[in-house]
Amino acid sequence: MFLEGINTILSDMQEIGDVHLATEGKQVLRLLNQFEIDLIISDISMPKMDGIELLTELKKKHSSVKIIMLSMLDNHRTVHKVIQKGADGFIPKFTSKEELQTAVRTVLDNEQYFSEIIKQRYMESVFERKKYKNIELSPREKEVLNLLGDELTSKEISEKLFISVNTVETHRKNILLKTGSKTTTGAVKYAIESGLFDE
Amino acid sequence: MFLEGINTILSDMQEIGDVHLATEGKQVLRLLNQFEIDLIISDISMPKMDGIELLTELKKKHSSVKIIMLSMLDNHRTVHKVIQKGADGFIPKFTSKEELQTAVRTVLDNEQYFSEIIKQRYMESVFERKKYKNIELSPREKEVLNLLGDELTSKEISEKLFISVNTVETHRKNILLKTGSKTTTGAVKYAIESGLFDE
DNA sequence: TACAAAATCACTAGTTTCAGTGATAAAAAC
DNA sequence: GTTTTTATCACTGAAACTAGTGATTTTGTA
Repeated sequence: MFLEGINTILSDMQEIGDVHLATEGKQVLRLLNQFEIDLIISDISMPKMDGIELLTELKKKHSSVKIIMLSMLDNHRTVHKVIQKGADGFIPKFTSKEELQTAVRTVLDNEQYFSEIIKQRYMESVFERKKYKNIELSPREKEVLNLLGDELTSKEISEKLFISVNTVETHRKNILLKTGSKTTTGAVKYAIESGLFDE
Repeated sequence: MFLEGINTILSDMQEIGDVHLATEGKQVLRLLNQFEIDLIISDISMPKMDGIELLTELKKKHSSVKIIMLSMLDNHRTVHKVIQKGADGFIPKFTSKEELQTAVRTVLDNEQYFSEIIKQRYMESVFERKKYKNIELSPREKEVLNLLGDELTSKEISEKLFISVNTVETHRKNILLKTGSKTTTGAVKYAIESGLFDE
């Protein structure tokens, strides 16, 4: 399995001592109480407590422990969150053995390590939003998101824009998809934090 | 009625020409197309389209028209919104004849007029939140609001904090009440904009 | 120790959102 | 002038949220 692969890669490195494996966020927290942990390498998507939650928890209660996040490059929102929450490293899930080792060494050396592709993705999100429209919101979607921020319901928005409620809901779904949010609240928060609203 | 009172007060002023009365936001928009309007004095709470919506609409499509908002001093959120949306003036609903006249003259003179009590309320909201706990969120409420911003549902929050879902929902209700929001999205937006989250 | 604020829990009912699927027409880009 | 994006609409069912009411227990503080 995937975990085993990482285990093997880490075992190759002399500077690495014990390695513990976990399949859920909660399990990681338990391990933290049992052992002296220096570094955590975590996937974003996990059952029970996902990587973002784990990261949040960690930076609050075990702020000295380093954490490197792994993820598919699904969307801006995720990248944004991980960086904002203060991860020490962030690399794509299917990277080379070498990059993983470099990341581990760098982070253990008290520096941050972000994969080139991650940095690029983040920059797109912050500065070059317009170029990458596939991930970006259309004008109509922004309009809808703004109104959602003003506390209007789908019905109210549909009346205001003279379109069907179904259309508004479709826009909402696309907004959630593009921003990588589960809730409207999250999408609006993302929009504010990433400056989507000030255009 | 209340409208008549204002009408009388305005009629006392030589610099005021015609006065039109409206009972809904939509009606105000219609009047704007029929007459040359310099100034609007609007209540926050109105049927069909409330004062905030009217304000938003106005600043978008009739940006030269001045607007003075009237409201009960219900909560921070409202004050915050009105200021952010760019009202030209803001006074409490039951103020003196003199203050209303001063406000009108000031705004017609291209300046802003905010009642002392309004300014004070706003300052509380921005700088002195802790002192006025009656309007402020309790630590637990802030915690819940933060988790809501992280896209957790009531159920998830209840599991995370080891409390009942009912309790979480009560916190949510109180948060909406205190922030003057109708939706969680609005409350989170308010929290971000007013700096509630950075503490 | 009282008084007040904060935190807790419960139940109902109506509304809204979210997720999943599928589809068409207009506009923009290539 | 064809492909892609954007905007539009529809339907279903489950999950989640909002509103209204009422109440008890902790905790903090005057």
